[in-house]
Amino acid sequence: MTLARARETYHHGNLAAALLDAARDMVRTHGADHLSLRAVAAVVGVSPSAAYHHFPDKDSLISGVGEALFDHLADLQEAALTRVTGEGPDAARARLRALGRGYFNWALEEPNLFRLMFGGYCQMNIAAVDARRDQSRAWNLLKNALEDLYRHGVIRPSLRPYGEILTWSAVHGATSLIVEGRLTVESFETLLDAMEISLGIKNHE
Amino acid sequence: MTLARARETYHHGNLAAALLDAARDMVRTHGADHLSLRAVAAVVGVSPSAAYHHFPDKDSLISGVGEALFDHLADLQEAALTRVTGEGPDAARARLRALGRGYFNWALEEPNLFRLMFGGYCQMNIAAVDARRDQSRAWNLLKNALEDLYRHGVIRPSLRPYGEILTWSAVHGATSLIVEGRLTVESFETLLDAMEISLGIKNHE
DNA sequence: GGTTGAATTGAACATTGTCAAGATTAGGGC
DNA sequence: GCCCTAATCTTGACAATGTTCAATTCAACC
Repeated sequence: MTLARARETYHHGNLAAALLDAARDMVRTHGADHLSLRAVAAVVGVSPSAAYHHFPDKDSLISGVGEALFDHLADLQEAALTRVTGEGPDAARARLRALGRGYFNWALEEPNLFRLMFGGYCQMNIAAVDARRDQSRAWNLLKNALEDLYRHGVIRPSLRPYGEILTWSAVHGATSLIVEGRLTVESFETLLDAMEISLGIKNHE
Repeated sequence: MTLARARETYHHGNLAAALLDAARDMVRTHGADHLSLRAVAAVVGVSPSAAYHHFPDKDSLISGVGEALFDHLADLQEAALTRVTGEGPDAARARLRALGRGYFNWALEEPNLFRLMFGGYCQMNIAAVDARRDQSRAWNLLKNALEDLYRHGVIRPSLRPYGEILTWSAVHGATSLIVEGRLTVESFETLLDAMEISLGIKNHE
């Protein structure tokens, strides 16, 4: 992630980014509620009021952290895709699985950040445009993966044009429920198997 | 919902329930974060410290509100089911749709309560047993609805035993993403159509 | 090199969660 | 009936929080 260099001058230089970084780290460990603006400022080495020249209030800071995370998640998804080589239908199928797996694994590793992104903390008013762009970056990865599967005839075409919505909803829903402890599953891979079946992908054996 | 009668004696009588009710009402309008324990106590007409004889801390109060909501949601689901009469495959299919529709509509009417339930506020330590029971009450409704569809041969049997998990995940995921503004859909009914297709239910025309 | 304006501080305010000590009362045993 | 115990609620207090505003510091431009 980004790194915010320490303080040596009176003017920090990039306080906004430093505050966002520190806030993200504190949310990761303590959760989005229980985040203290004063504690964030203290970590950065700045007075509490300094934050108000970069964010109108605490909620906006939290919101900014969340929006930045969408970019980070898209990076992870892209990286996961590059690890799957090949061009055939099997590769396309593996790419879709890699997207779902990456989404789930990251959420389980960083439940507090996942909650921040999808728990109603991001108001999408500040930098809503960037958020939309970041979001559609991950969205396009999913769309392209599904497009490949349609093209190879691996997925039931009757699902068009709801394939993206369906897959994202199913993966996000299962991830969210499992992260919050409302649902338990012996292995996420078998759940991915079931999702593939519902998409019309026949089970390999 | 439950009603908490006003104060006339020194001892309130059922402060715990009254606090839960007031807290739920305040969460509904102001959100789970931004909930003030003192404000809740003031609404009930009691001193702030009185709450600490019924809940160890503020988070536990919030958690209690959330757990109670699972019971409420199960009530709504049950009521939605009774409005669908008949026993044939069409009725079974309509019952599953009613469950999904009810889930979604309630979440859109009460986004703050929905977030409270599934946004990491409920720790499931207090009254975890009751929570499990309430949760499985709604769960059993879903399970029975799917069982009917299996029995009538309307749903692809290859989805067993992941039908419940898949449908709950998909409905919950779509609901959550739409509530948080991450996903937009022209109509939830067409999304339900797509979900039915993925379950193997052929489109009526 | 002096000035403008942005960045940061300091002190202050109201509000918050939480606790310890004291007041109040309900319920049970005589 | 009464007393005693324990549960319930209040009072007062404390530290920490979000936020504001005047005052201070500094970087950059004329």
